[in-house]
Formats: sequence, C-alpha cells, structure tokens
Amino acid sequence: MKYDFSEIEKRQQKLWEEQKIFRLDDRNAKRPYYCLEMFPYPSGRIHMGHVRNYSIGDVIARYKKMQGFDVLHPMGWDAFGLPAENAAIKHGIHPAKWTYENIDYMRTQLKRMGLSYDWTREIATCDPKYYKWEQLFFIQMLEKGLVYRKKAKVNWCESCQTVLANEQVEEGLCWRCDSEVVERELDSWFFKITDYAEELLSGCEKLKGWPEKVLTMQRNWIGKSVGAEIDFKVKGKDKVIKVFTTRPDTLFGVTFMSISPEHPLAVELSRGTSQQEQVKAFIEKWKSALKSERYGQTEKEGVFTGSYAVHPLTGEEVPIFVANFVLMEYGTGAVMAVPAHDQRDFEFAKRFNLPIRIVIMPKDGQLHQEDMEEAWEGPGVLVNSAQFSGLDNEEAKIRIVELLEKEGKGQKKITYRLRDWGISRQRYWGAPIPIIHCEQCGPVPVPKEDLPVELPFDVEFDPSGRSPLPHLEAFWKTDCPRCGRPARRETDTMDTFVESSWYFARYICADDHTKALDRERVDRWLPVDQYVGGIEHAILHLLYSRFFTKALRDLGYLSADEPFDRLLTQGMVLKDGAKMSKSKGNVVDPDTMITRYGADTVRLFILFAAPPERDLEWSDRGVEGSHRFILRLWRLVTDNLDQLKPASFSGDELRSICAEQKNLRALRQKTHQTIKKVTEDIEERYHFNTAISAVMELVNQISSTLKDFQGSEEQGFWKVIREAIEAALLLLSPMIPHVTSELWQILGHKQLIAREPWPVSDPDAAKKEAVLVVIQVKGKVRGKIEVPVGSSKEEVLTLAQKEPNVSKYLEGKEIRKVIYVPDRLLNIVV
RNA sequence: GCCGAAGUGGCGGAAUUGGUAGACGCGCUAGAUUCAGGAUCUAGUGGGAGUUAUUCCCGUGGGAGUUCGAAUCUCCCCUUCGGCACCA
Repeated sequence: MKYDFSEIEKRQQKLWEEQKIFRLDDRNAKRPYYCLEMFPYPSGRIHMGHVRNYSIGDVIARYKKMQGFDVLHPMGWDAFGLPAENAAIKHGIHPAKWTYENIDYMRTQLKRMGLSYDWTREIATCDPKYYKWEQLFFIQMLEKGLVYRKKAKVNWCESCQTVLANEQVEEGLCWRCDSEVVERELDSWFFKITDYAEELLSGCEKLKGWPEKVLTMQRNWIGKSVGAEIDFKVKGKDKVIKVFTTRPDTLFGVTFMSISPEHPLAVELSRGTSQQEQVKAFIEKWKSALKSERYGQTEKEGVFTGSYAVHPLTGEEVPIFVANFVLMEYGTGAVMAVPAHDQRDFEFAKRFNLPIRIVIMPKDGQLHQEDMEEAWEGPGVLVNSAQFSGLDNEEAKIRIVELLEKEGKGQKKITYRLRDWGISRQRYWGAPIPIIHCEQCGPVPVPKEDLPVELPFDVEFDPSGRSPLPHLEAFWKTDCPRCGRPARRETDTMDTFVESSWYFARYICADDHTKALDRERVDRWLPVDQYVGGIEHAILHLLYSRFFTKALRDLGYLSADEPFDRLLTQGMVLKDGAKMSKSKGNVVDPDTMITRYGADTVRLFILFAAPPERDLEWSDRGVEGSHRFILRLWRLVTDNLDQLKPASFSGDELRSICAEQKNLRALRQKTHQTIKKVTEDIEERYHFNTAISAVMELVNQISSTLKDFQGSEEQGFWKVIREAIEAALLLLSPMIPHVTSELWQILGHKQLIAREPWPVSDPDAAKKEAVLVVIQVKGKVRGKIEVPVGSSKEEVLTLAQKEPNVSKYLEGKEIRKVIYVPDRLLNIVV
C-alpha cells in the first residue's frame, strides 16, 4: 500500500469536518481548557513562523482533547493594519478586498495543515460586528476616566504618515519601516494604562506559567522607581522646581541642578541674565537634533542658566544648568545633581568644574574628593549631612523624606517609566474612534445605539499615504449628538493593537451579536490556559492585553485578572543561521513543502528539530528524515496488516503472553515506558522533540522485534506488536494527525483516533526486571554489570569484585568507601 | 553600561534530581539490494592510542574550586544572541 499523503490528508480533513470533531459546545463543557495561538495578520501567505506556532498549539490542543478536556481552540484574523492600505495605494485594490482575499487564501493554507480549530468561532477584527464592541469599550472607558484626549508630543513617522506608540519606536526609528521618527504636537486619544501600572507590575509575580524573560521585560518596561519629589525654590524668583530622586539620602551632596532642555522654565530662568543667548542657542541646537541622533549620545553637554536654586534644608544656593541628558518625559524633567554619588552628575561636574561633595561613605575603604574617578553609587554611612550624619543610607532615605514632608518641602513619590498608550492613528484601515467634535460641546461620544461607526467603503487613496477620511465629507459631516449643531466626526482610527487586546475573549461568544461579551461564558474560559506565540510580542501585545483584561474586568465584562495563565514563547525559524526574509532570499515556503512531503512531515520536522522555545534551523535534509520516519511507520502497519488486523488484545492476555516470552516482555516494557515518557514530555515540558525521539525508539524496537520473530504466525506475538504500534499511533496523533488517523482506520477501528483517549502507561508492564549498573573505581567507569532491580549495595559490590576489569583496579588496595546509587551506579573508593 | 538566555561531535539536538556524555535524527563510511523513485536493508561513526571481540587516555567555550563523582553546583574570564539603554 502506497503512502499517498496528499489523498490521505484530504480524506482525513474531510472526515474531521463531517464529524465536527473540533466543534465545541462551550456552554456544556465539563472540563474547559482554552488553548490559543496568536492570530495572524492576513499578509497574504502563511510563513514558517506561523507553521511552527500553530503546530505547537495544535499538539497541545489535540493532546488535551485526548486527555478528556473540552478544548476551546479558535482561530481568527488580526485584520486591520497598514499593509492593506499600502496595497491599496500601490495596486489599486481596496484594503477590504485585499484583506478578505488574503484571509480566504490563508484559511485554506491553515486547513491544509490539519489544525484542530473550531472554525465556527472565526473572527476578523476589521468586521464591524467585531469593532463595534471595541468602540463601545472606548466610550465606556472614556466615561470611566480611562480614556482621555490631550495635545501631546507624539512620535510621528513620516513614511507611515501616522503616530506611533512609545512601544513602537525602536532607537528613534519606526518599528515597521525603520525611518526616522519625528516629534509632533497632535491632539490624540490615550488609554490610561498608567492607572494599572502597579497592578501590571505586581501581577507579574502571579504569572508562574510565563517565561521569566518575558516577565523581566515587562517589569523593565513598567520601570517602577521609589523615591521622593523634592521642592527647590529658585533664588530671587517666585518659582519652585520639583525634582524626583531615588536617592533622597544624598540630598546634602547636591552641588547643582540640571533641567531638561524641554523644561518649561528652561528659557525663563535665563531671562535677563548674561546667559540668555547661550541657553537659547543650546536649546535650539538640541531641538534640531534628530531623535535617533540623541540615542547613544553619552557626551554630557549643558549650559548654565544664570539662575540658582535654594537647597531646601541647608539654604545653600546651587547653580541651575540646562543639560542634554535630562529627560522631560521622566520624573519632573529636573534633577538634583549629586556628583559624588551619581555617575552622570559626576561626569557633568568634571566637565564644568563643579564641586563634588561626598555624603555617603562606603563601609570598607575611604573616598576622597580629590582622587575620585567615578561616582560611588553603592551603600554606606552618611557624612557631611547635618543631623543625619552617621546614619545608614537606607535609614537616612526614610528620615530625610520625613523631615521634608514635615516642612512641606517634599514627599515620598513613586515614578513609572510606563507612559499612557496613545491610540490615535491618522490612517484609514482601522476601527474609527467613536467621537464627534462639536464646537460648542467639545468631543462628544457617539451615542451607543449609533454604533458601530462604520468605516466608509468608497474612498480615494492618496499616494502620500495620508488618510482619506478627513477629506470625505460624507463620513465626517454630522451633527452633534448633544446639541444638534453641525459637527465633525473624528477621523482618526485606533491603533491595531487595540483589536488584539481582547480578541481572545470574543472567541468565546463569537456567535452572540447582541453583546460584546457574555460574562457567564467568558468567565468559564478565561484566563486562557495556554497561549502560544512569538517572543516579539513580549511587551506590546502582551502588556496591552493584560491592561485590557483588567479594564474590562473593572467595566464588569469579566472576572479574570489576567488574560493568559501560561505562555509559551516559541523561537524563530531560521535558515542558514538567519531569520527567513525576502531580502535575504532564504525563505522556505510552507505550501511548497506541504505539497512535496505532506502536512504531517512538515509538522513532524518542525516539532522534532528543536524544543519550542528555542530558535529552529530549517534543514531540507531534516525534513526528508521526518518523511522517512513516517514512511517507516506506514510500512510497519501496512506490510503486516494480515497479521495485525485480527490481533485484538486485552491487558490480561498480554500479561500472560509476556510472562512466558522475554523478548516480547521487553517490547511491551518499552511500549509502556514510551507512553510514560511521551506523556511527561508533553504535559510537563512541551518538549515535543524528545517525545518524538522516544516514539522513534519504540518504532525501532518494534522493527527489530519483528525481525527476530521473522515469519511468526503466533497470535500472541502479534498482539504484543499491535499494542506497541497502537501506542505509537496514539502518541504521535497530536503531531502527525492525518497518517495516524488513516492507519488507525486501516487497523479496523471505527472511531477516529482524535476521539480516542490518551494511552495510559501500565506501571507493572513498564517496570524493568534487571538493570545495568555502572561500576566505578575512584569515579572512573571500569565495568557494567546486569543485576536484578532493587539489588542491595552488598550484592552489587560482591558481583562487582568478581569482574576482572574491576578487580584489576582493586588489587592490593584498601576499599575506603563504597557509594551506591540504587539501580544505577556503584562507586568504589580506594 | 545594565538585565536576561545560551555555548555539548561534521550538523540539529539529548542527558528531567550532581551518577554510563553524545539518546533520536541528519550527514558521512562500507556492504547488500533495487536501480523508476525524495528509496530500502545491514554494519560502523566524538578525538587519540593500542596487543584492534572484552582495554586505556582525552573530551561538554576557557581557568580555578566543591565532591567519591560535575555538561549540571560555586567563583572568575571569553564568545554569541535577545531586551533595555543618560529613567535621576
């Protein structure tokens, strides 16, 4: 019988569809398990990264189903975004047409892979039936104070003609097109993610099933700093400059102050002083520098403002500088400078010849102002700090802030690096922001009964990339819902990350178009038990989804605190050591591979070549190896079908057969050891590569046993073989579902293999009778002897001493110590 | 600079708790078989030495240490990758 994978895969997929085996009745689920992979952007074709992502998720989903869980395993499309619009401009295709055609094509591709999705739950985020709810959330979040509008400096990408979130700017460049990001003042809508900064941070502790790497990245991104805000008066002016510091213990070491070139007082402080022109010039120069040029520039530059700040405790006057390294976005845009204990201040002080005053003395060793080469940022005891001298610096932090609070000159303060999430995008292909701007009433939310605000279809695309919406009167011209006067509809659309921040909840009740989320249904399934996706979303998507889940919880839509209980971040698929990309010309097309070898082979290779979290090197030879293995499996069944078919078995039968025949006992032992090993590898570690190699070993042993018993017609023998083969098929069925399903039928089973329960290892059958114990002398291997399981130290030692190669090393020496690891190793120390 | 991960044959990788390093697969070598096949089967395959069926030495990026015993634990160093990057 020929292994015609193309026919087999088509036939099996048709069977699964006809029998609706992956359709889930979520309301009647007794053991819910939600397995989810990150949904794709419908770019046109799936790539190997998708194949890997969805193969991994499919193994988990199918495995859990066989374990008896009711598995929710949906798929959909992250369908808004720039490429659709670019295609429209370039090829004159409407973004909607482009997107839906891509979806149709990619759906076919995914179906060819034989993935166990419940396709009835499919969603596309560009569907008004989807984004309608998102617009509703926006309005409700606005009512709750979680959405606000402000004129803000935004990151603007000229090439993409849109605003980017902080998270989408990488080293001053656009994350998508790598072109220079410039600053612009724009009225924009923001989600108040900072309201959840503390919960997003502390929640990391509870995410036990997330990779530590991702949690670290999230923590760094949130960037919590505990410290104090301290008020410095400006000498001779009725002004106060607030600074933020994490080191209030160094307050007595302040010898100057630095403020950002963007600080509102920067120009004012120099007004009327001799420094006025210099300050102006400095700020101009700084502003004209490109954002990417500012990155990596560590040279400290600055200019004296001509003004002085008054130290809140000593009354000392210290000069105020405008300095290039002070960020306006963080803290207050002004810092108290303590050159002795902050490296940046130290460098600045050296450059401008400013005094360095030591106020923290390290426990061992002395610091001397004259010969310091770098700042001392470590702990120590306070010196030169009035009544606080002699205190440990951690203690001093508390005491000094207490005093400042008492005198009304400062207070404890916690600062986060996390910024609010700007979501306004000046693009067409996104969900419209449901707002109407009225000259009288200001921005007014679209009445809920008028939702969705649908994206108009008939638009002209501007080759520059500018959104057509502001020029489309039919879209923007409207009346104010509050006062009825003529008004203008908001023409910005939402960041596409908004759609992907809650899609996992929508799948659960995708059939219900009367409400956004059915709380009862959603609560049964969230959080997602297992989420699988690429590491590139470690910050953006995952942080936004966590925020959205908390916001939706607080709006009463659901109860979960976190969206994803366990997270598996798969590595990249590489070719020749580099990520596959068109420009490098090292792309391997999944379709080509599936046509050539079948979906099972491609799935098997990609699961076998590396553990999921590691990068995977694509190898054409490796694919052939995987194909050969499936062929071997195929022949193992089909070449022996006459004997295998009638060889139905029961556990009791097998036990009595194996009691008499040692070789068969060994095979059955291997069968049950393999079941145990594969179950553990999948359940505990998701190490499919070792799970597959374990089944390969089993298959190898089946083959060699067959050879040993060549031509045997004995019934008992074939029963043991059949048990082993069936175990191999069941264990492999989540990974190579088509061929195992076909072989299962060929063996005469009426029920589809996907409906079979996962095999259970019989501990008695798996138990070894004898083990190979390694004999070491002084830690060096000198022999191996076979002993019955559970042999005592003495028994093994007696046998070991009889081994010629062991006794050779013991001769004339005194045994000092014998270490015995039961059933593994005996080490004789002489 | 800081944080994190990793470094094992010609290659992908295994060794789950400190206990036979190199499972499984690729590749390679030799032989068999068929040459229509991306074939199949058998044996071998870390390096070195040897009295070549049973042996010894070396070997998990480098160096030290703990231990009867270290790829695994500790310290120092090197390399690669990823993240953050003047965060006060």
